[in-house]
Amino acid sequence: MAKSTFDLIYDVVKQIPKGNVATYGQVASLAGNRRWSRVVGYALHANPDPENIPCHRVVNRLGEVSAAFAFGGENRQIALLESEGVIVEGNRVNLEKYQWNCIGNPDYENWV
DNA sequence: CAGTTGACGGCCC
DNA sequence: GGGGCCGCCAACT
Repeated sequence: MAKSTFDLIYDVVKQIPKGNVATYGQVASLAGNRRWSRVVGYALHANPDPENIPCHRVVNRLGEVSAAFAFGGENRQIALLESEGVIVEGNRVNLEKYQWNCIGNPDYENWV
């Protein structure tokens, strides 16, 4: 089917473990190119499978949730994150503690 | 049909 | 060290 860039991004996002979050740059990097950050944002915007694509687990580089979220309300995303064990401060999460253990972490080997 | 923007990030100067 | 420009894909106008 369609080996589109979106497909790669979705694959990465779907791999985000519960209780953890990933950044656009991280997903873009894992998808193949770090400059796809924009594509990542749009890919989540399309979100053809919200059930398998937890876009709420994807935050920007600052760890803040997108203000333009439209899945029933921005609070909806925060509620989902907290429900998974991620503490959200205002509209921001502790990237140092909840960012996906991928880059800068030896545990990454356990993921690849 | 064509052009531009869009949930952003990284790299360059 | 700081600021600015560029990069990709798809959808919307």
